[in-house]
Amino acid sequence: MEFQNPSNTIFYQIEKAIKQYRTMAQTNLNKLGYKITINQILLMIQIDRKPEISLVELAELLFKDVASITRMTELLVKEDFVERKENKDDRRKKDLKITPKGKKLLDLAIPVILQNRETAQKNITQEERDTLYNILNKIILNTSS
Amino acid sequence: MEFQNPSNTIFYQIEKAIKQYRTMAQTNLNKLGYKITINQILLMIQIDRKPEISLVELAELLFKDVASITRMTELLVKEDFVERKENKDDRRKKDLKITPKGKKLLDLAIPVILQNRETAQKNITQEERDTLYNILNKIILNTSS
DNA sequence: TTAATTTGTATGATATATCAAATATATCTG
DNA sequence: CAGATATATTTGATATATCATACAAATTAA
Repeated sequence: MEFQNPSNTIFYQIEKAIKQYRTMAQTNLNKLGYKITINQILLMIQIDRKPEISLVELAELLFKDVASITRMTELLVKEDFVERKENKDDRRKKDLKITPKGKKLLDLAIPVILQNRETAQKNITQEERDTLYNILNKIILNTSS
Repeated sequence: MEFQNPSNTIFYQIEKAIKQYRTMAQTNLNKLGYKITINQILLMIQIDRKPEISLVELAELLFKDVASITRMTELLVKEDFVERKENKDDRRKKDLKITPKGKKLLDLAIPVILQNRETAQKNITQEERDTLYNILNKIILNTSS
């Protein structure tokens, strides 16, 4: 079992691809002139779809720690993109809601995100996407505790 | 152009795979009983191979910001895994060197990293690895500025 | 050789990642 | 119902990510 230079492993390639994709996506999002991150938009999209979603569920969906989600929503609240109030059925929970200002931002940002995905997937066939999905799924299975 | 729930995109799958891989890798590394991260080990591996490497080159190799590399090496120096001294040819540069303590750690950590890669790639053929590599490469090309 | 530019590193500010612990409320069990 | 356990969120500590800026040394250009 030889030590492979990281740059020759598939993990390096995965990291490189996702890193570049994130950079490209953020660069394009920045052109809207808002001070907002891709992850914040993805968070807002989930909130918009399901305002009673819990921070725990958000964390799972976005592959983040609950603590991160807490702080991210705090910032979104501070920026008036999201408002937060107690859930009346479960007083531990906080209902999140996209504000009109947040909605306006989302309407601008979602097309940018869609375009980013298009750009990144140029010249990649559906068959290749399926293959990629399946191989990655093997890694996911192999590494699930 | 429909908005795809993130969980149906290849990007989501890529994020999930790399995230789980990182978690698994870090969990196994932790069993050594050191307070060290996978990224710190990868950094040390590069330093060990090429002690005159610059922080800029390290940042490129590891897909990180130079500021991150600076702070990571600071910690490694503080923990006595790495030592740092001025380069005599270029006084802007700092030569980095793995200490005996760092070398001992590396000898333990490298096999763990190799095993992690094996584990994650179980049941993935060389052909699949090549396919994965090529598809990811398309993404890399599509997203390069 | 001086002046301008580039390069290598460091630092500051802010956000996010990760783990642990705290707190409040809900739910379960006897 | 009371106590134990589980769940939802928050907070603290520390590391890393990102961007901007600063500074020294090296290199280039006039």
